[in-house]
Amino acid sequence: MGMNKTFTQKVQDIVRKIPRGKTMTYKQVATKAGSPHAARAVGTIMSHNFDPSIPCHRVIGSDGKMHGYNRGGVGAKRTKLLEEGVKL
DNA sequence: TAGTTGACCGGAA
DNA sequence: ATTCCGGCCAACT
Repeated sequence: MGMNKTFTQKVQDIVRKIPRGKTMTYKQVATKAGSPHAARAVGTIMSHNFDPSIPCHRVIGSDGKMHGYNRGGVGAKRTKLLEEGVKL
């Protein structure tokens, strides 16, 4: 009865659970999804996400910087995080 | 099926 | 502090 989830599905589930006011790096998400070396792939998946229930704006680079946001650009992403009380 | 691209990352220059 | 490079993986052509 293995609920075989694809890497993409796992990533989406993980990001969906990131609480307001908190962030995760692409690397952390990849590791939690079972592929520690797939940070880049996580970025690819996030870039394709347009589902509002998946807070992809809470996923940032491991250097603490932001790379992109398909819904308003990095400017909007930064604003959203500040609004949630995230320290940048 | 094979080759290219990109919202990554860590180390090196 | 910034730029560059190789490696990794999913999506796309």
